[in-house]
Amino acid sequence: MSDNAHVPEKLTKNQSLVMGALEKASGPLSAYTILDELRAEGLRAPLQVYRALEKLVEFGRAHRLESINAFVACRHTDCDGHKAIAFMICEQCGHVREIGDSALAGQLQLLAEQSRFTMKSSIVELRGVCCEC
Amino acid sequence: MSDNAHVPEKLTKNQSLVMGALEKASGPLSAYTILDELRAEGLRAPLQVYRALEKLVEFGRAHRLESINAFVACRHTDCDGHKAIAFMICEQCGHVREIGDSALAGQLQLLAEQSRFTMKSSIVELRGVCCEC
DNA sequence: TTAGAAATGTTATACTATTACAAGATTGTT
DNA sequence: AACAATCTTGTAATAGTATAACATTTCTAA
Repeated sequence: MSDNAHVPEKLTKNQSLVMGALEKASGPLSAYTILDELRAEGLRAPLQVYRALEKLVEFGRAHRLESINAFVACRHTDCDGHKAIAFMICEQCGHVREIGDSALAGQLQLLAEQSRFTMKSSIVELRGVCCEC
Repeated sequence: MSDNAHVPEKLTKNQSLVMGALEKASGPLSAYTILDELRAEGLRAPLQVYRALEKLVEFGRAHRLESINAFVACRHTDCDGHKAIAFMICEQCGHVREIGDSALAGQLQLLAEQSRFTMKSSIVELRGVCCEC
């Protein structure tokens, strides 16, 4: 929703490690799972992971799933900032699908305006069962 | 979104205590804040609060705000189950506004159907600044 | 080169949530 | 009334998630 901060072309060492772990994963990962996977690469403390995650989310390279305290790599193909992102989280298999939708963004913006609320970002997470399950 | 479970007319002792704390509060409360407030009434352990909260959420009497790990009493006047609930969370003052909207529910249902996703419940939280701030 | 900013390393701690087990209360039957 | 099934409670221990504080290093732009 917001693209204020400048996004560096190159990630730092820890950011790269964490981004790699997220991209390699088939589903969402918790910060501590990431840490465990990266101990072999030298990471030792939660904060190293949390700091990297914070930046990655800021850059739009990763997302945080609030309802499950986990993180995923951004799978967005056409992330133009005019779309709200909705996550569909399968409660059976844990699979997460990320959808960017501009109609949804408009809907949320409308709701916010009706309440004179200045929306900075939106969180949309649908819980249910995916088509595979 | 789901109204399967039957809602008892009377709350149990701990449920009443927790519901009272939520209703008295002007904003969202964390489980541990609720616990601290209710120590005077005899509550001693987090689980007593979490169990009550679980039921209250199930009954639709309270909501959980996923993005801030906190709970609020339901302020819904016309909760008919055909509406999605959106929360607007002010990052300045902490105020939370709850809005039920059927157009939003339709939008989310549409998105889910397009992905052949069976939606059980939805989480919509807008972060920003309220009209007071 | 040097000052400021950003990133890192480390320890400790705070905050959030659940597991496991025992006991008491409620409800609906025989 | 007695019984079983179910729900609620109490308690202790532990698991899981996240940040504060401080020291140090690396990067970057003037």
